[in-house]
Amino acid sequence: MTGHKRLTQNDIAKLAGVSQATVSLVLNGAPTALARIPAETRERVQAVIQTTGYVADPIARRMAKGLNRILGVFTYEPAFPSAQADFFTPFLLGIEEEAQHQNYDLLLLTSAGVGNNRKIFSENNRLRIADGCLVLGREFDRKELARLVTEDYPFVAIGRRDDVGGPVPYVGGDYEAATRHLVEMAVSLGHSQLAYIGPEGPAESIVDRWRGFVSTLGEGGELALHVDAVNRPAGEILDGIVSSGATAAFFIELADAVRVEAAARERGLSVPQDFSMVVLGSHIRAGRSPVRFTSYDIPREEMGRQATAMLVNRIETASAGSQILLTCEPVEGETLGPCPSNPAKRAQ
Amino acid sequence: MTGHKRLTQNDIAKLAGVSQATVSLVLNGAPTALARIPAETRERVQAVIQTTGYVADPIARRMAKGLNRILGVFTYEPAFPSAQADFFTPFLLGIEEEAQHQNYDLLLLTSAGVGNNRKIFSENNRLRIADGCLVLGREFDRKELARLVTEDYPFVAIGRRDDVGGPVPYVGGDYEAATRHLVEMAVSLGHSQLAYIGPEGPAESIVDRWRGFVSTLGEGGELALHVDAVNRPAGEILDGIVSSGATAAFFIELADAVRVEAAARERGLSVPQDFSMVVLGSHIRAGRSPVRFTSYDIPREEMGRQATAMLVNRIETASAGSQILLTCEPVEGETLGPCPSNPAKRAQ
DNA sequence: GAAAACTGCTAATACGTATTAGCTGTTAAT
DNA sequence: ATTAACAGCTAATACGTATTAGCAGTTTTC
Repeated sequence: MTGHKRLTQNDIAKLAGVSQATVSLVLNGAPTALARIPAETRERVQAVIQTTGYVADPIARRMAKGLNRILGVFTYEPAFPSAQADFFTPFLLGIEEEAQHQNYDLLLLTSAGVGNNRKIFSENNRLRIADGCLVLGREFDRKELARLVTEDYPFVAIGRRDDVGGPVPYVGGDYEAATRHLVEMAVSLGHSQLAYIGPEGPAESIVDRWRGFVSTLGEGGELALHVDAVNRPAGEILDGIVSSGATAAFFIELADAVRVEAAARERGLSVPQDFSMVVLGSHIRAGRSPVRFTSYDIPREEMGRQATAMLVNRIETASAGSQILLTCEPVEGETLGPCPSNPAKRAQ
Repeated sequence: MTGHKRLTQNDIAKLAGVSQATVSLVLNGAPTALARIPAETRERVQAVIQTTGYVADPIARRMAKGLNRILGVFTYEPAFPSAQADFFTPFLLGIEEEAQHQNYDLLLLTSAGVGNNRKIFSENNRLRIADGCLVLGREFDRKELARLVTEDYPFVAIGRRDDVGGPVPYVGGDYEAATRHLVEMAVSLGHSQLAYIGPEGPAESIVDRWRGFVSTLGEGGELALHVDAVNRPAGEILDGIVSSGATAAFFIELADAVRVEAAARERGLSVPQDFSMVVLGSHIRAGRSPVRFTSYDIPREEMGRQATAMLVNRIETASAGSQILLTCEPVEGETLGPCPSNPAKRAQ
């Protein structure tokens, strides 16, 4: 079965009574070369191509020319499983859109890695199939990133990345500025005791939020509580907030915020009357919680689009790529209000 | 920039003091050939490969061997844009999972086509980059399908497809049986006047539902109403149902069902007390409506997995592929109840 | 009327790997 | 002592395209 007797340029050439080279030239010769092939011959070749339905083998094309019009997409976690789907889908949406626009195909590097541990440079690294690669994931392997940089492989990261022996080309969201903005808003609403609920891990996205958070402390606000373990019981976190005297709590994870809000409601506390809550980032799927949290919007689709465009530019002009941070617009929501006049009463 | 001085087997060969052929054999020679290379030499070559970080160029590999370990994924609509995302994501989830398991990468054929009109066989058809292809979409181009079949290109469709000059290998959901099951349930609950709200288009998925629906008519149930235009005003559809005397309405589109249920509620009618509603297929995103409709589950992930497995099998064994329909389990829901004893009263 | 320019093509080669046939030197069989 | 078998490699080629150098014949130039 599957007996592809694939047509080649040689077949076309014989049918048209020319050489393989002529067929190739007719298909995609430089204008100067084309000018030397009379219209009659060109039409004859084209006619054969039409009737046979010949299409050039992209693999052979890549062999000869070096380029492919394929963009690799490497995700450090599986892209689609539902837990991740909401995270990756908006990126992929933007990537696909821009790829289609630029007439590139996408190669999802899914096979790489042993077990669940995905690696870019695995034993059989398939990166080179693509002309370049987009890298995304919650947390990167810095050694791999460093290798991409030193090898000068054309790639673009989605999300800001620290230098690794050289600048990493990326398109990220400006979490630091957006976080700072929300803190300033809280302070201007009278809050001076702030809580930060989230980890301090090494990931850039976490670092940026923390930086944005602490950068304005001292100018009216101060840190009353820092819970760095996520997924603690909601009641415990709530207790911490209340007893610390914090009047505004900043959450890294929407999930934590949802749970704490529910716990507060259960205790008869209401947000933002009794205390304010802010989520540092987009609600990935807002529909799940009825509460519209004050937060900021991460322009994931746009990140995907711009990263793709940057990558294509890197490939086509052999340039080095740059570093772009996109603004994350604040989302007003309904969980940030003025500082309660008598916060102590909350404890009753 | 991007000065890849890509390592080749020739470089490795020189460094190890052997020939290019030996390097290739060390990497993936048949056992019989490998047996003739002493461990010492193999280790020497492996060592060079290790230290240099050489990886074979998959393109050249494909050139020489004909296979790639890449599966193409062709979608007739963009896969990710949010309207489609909920439709395609479960399929892709299954596909990605199985692809990773079988150690294949996925090539998303996004570039093909002119404007929004995607085509498999466009002027520069990139299908051949992959070893085979999965084809998905709400509606297929039968001519393209026929061409895939006659060219004996290894592909598998997701969703049942009619023969097109030959059997089409597919993994689909058994909508016909699942629909029949729901109709039988309604009949056994005393319903005899049934409404069908949905188109009759040429798409197989629509045909199958309609077949399942009509196949049991006459044996206790009969068609009281058939609204074939979708997206009509909900009130109008509701009027039709009520005035036709139908006591159970079957919907192709969840969206229509949601709207009609809302309209009914507004008029003081309740489901399933006043009339029953059934949706023929999975709620793609159940969360949006509070009502849990009686329907059946389309095992999209499993379809993706099995289609991928079938495709890999087709590729690796050069077999022809088969046709598989997966069972769609009924979802009980809360919108199918006994036939109201005095349906006329509903009109009041 | 010889050189130059141009026209219409083709031969040859590169791309990087897989694979087969086969070469050279050694050991085993008869 | 000759042949046969085998060990340890390598040369050569195929895969399908893109591209450059250049050939043979015709036309232009001065």
